This record gives sequence, structure tokens and C-alpha cells, in this order.
Amino acid sequence: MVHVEAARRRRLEPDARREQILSVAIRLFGSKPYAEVSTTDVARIAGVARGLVNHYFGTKKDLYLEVVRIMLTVPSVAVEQLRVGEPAERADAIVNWFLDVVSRHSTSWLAAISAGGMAGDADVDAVISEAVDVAADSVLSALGLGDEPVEALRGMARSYVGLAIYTAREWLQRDALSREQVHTLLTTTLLTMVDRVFPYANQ
Amino acid sequence: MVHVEAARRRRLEPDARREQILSVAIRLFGSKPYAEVSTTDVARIAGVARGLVNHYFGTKKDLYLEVVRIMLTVPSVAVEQLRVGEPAERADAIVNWFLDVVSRHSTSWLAAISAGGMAGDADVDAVISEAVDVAADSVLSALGLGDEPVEALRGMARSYVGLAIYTAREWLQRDALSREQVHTLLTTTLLTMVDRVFPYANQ
DNA sequence: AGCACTATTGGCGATGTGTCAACGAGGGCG
DNA sequence: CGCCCTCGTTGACACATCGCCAATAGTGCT
Repeated sequence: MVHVEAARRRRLEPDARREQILSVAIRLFGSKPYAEVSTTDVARIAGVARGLVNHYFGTKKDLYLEVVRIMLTVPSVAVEQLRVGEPAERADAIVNWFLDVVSRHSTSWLAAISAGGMAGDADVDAVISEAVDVAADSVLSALGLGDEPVEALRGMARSYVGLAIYTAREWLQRDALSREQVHTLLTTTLLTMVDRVFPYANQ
Repeated sequence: MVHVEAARRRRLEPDARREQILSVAIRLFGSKPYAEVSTTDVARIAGVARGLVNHYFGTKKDLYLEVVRIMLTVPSVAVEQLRVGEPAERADAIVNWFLDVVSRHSTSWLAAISAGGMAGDADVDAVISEAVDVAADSVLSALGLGDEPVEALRGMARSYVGLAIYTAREWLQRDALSREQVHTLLTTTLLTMVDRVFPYANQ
């Protein structure tokens, strides 16, 4: 008879246990929609009692928010590196950087951004908006427009980020556009906004 | 003492009953995210047993899909009316029409397009994608490009619709942009795409 | 080895959902 | 006019999931 390890209860450091459960949650929420992931699944795969998930993360939605936050937390680019050269070069660099990041963690990024590509829940919305805000400010900063906190300008930058998100989904999920076409679309549009739309933001 | 109508059981034509329940569902799903609406609420407000909701609509998600479909079904514009004049005039007309429609049913449109918290559900995604496809084809048609079914061109049109959606949300939910600014952004971007991006779609 | 601290468990109660057999309102037929 | 038969409607059962909490038992320390 094969000796089955009796899955004895084991204590871990709270940080370690939290991280372990979180990694399982990331995997599951990254592959299924929210409603199809149960805390029971998370606990079972993590080899842990379900109550422990609540103990560490509170509500299921709290756990989900934590996961989305992590998925959308992008390796903060050295924006300063982008603040050189002609506007066309800068736009090219921004778009390339964005497409690189997005395609690298494509699956998890897609899950997070469509979990809220447009979410309805207020808390999820807040997390997504936060990420969009950061991205919009990065764009403005890279273009050398980040020091003027005109609200309309930031609004337009957020719109551009929205376009970038949609276009990236179009590229990754469907196969209608090639990377080159996506690149052209996003750079051309960005330059147009800088030249002809952003100035309009200052009344 | 006020005579309370004893809420006697009453028979309705299936179509009538279905419509009645549906109207309640539209009201509720339009004001709360998916998870915060229970079929019990729908049934109670409709003055009906909960089982009847399932009888007419199947699953709760099925009911929700029906609601979203209706909310996103926009009074189909006479696109032919837009197919006149200079490209700039056409773009102006399209954007104005879109902003009118969106601001008219702003709350329900917002609720539907943000697809109430159903994070990444395949069926919900399909309904929304369908609406985006229709809108994208309308844009191409109005621009006189609708007769060439180049897939890349349609992809870029969908991206533009994504921009329009996100910008509309930026306008309606936050107050960073005025309608005039939104209008400028969307028309300028659309013309840019027509002139410099769409041609690139044909290799 | 014994102990205290606390990570971990397992079950309880509440809530929501899908299903189905049974009921009864309301029109048609004798 | 009254029976009856159809099908719209109900109410309850079974199941799943979630938040919570008292009890349990690893594990390091003395």
C-alpha cells in the first residue's frame, strides 16, 4: 500500500500563508470570471480551510480586488527615459512600451481589465479608474505635459488610455489587427491628440 | 380602515407577464450592479412568485442578458442621412448623433455598457461585442467605407467605437470634459483615422 | 517536557438560486 | 348556468456559497 501523506495541518507565517493563498486566487481569477470562482475552490487548491481565506482577506470581493490590483500593477516604467527626443519618438516609445507590457502578461491583464474593462461594481470601478489615472498621467508626463494639472487635459489623456485599452483587447482577443497596425493606430492618434486636441483643453 | 387589495392571484397573457417582469428587471439592473439584484427582489416588486421569473427567463444571467441587450439596442439611426457632405460634416453628424443618444438614456446606457460587475463573463462579453460591432459598421457605413469588408478596417473602427464609449463615460460619469471638448476629441480623432490610419488597414 | 500564543480548522446560520410537482383562475363546452 | 380542463402560477425542496466564530492543535520558547 502506498503511504498517503495525511495532509497534516501545518502552520505558516501569516505573510507566507497570505501570499500562497493570493497566488492561487490570482491563477483562478485569471482563468475564470468572478462568479465562477468560489472561495471553496481557492481554499481547496491552496490546501487550506475556507475560513482561512476569509480570515486573511475578508470578503470574497476583497480578495478579488486585491488580485485585480496586483494584475494591473504594471512594472512602473522609468518615464524619465521617455522624455527625450521628438514628440513622434516619444509617442513611439510609449506605445511600444505599452504593447510590450500588455502582451507579456496578456492573459492576466485581459482578465483584470475586462473584469473591469468596464465594471459595474463601485469598488472594482475604483481600482480600474486608479490604474487608468496612473497610465494617463504617465502618458502626459512622457509627453512633457505632466506639470500642468489642467483637469480637462487629464480627462483627454484618460480617454486616450481608454482607446489604448480597447485597441489592445482588439489585438489580443480577436485577430483582426496586427501589432504593426495597432502601433500605427495608437501613435498616430496620440500625435493627433497632442497637436490638435490637447491644446483645446486649455479653453 | 383602508381596504387592502388581497393581492389575489391573477392570470396574465404570457407576453404581458413577461414584459412586466422585464420592465422591473430593467429598472433594477439599471440602478444596481448585477450582484446586488436578486431574483427575489425582481419577483417581489413585480408582485409575482420567484419561480415565475425563472419560468419566463431561465437563469438570472439570462434575464440580465435580455436587459443588457435591450439597453444597448439603440434607435437605429438612418445612416443613409449621414452619407452626404464632406467627411468633416459626416464625422460631425456621427459624433453628434452618438452623444445625443448616449446622453438621452445616460443612466441605463452607462449601466449596460459597464456590464454590471459580471467580470469577464463570456456571454455578457458577447452581447457587448455585438453592440460594438453594430456601431463600428455604422461608423464605416456613414463614412462610405462600409462596402469593403476588410477585417483590419473593421477592427480599427471597433477601436474607435471603444474610444467613443470610454470618452462618453469620461464625460457622463466624471465632469472633467465638456460636451464641446468631447465633441472636438471624437471628431478630430475620427478624421485622423480616416485620413491616416484606415488607409493603413489595406496593407 | 510543559506551556502559551496564535495559526488553523470545521461547522452553523443566512442568503440566493434552479427546479418541479401541485394548485387554481378563467375561458370553453355541454 | 355550471362543470372541467388548460396552463399560468405558486410554494417548497435541494443545493451551493458565503461570512462568522468558538474550538483545536501546531510550534517556538522557557
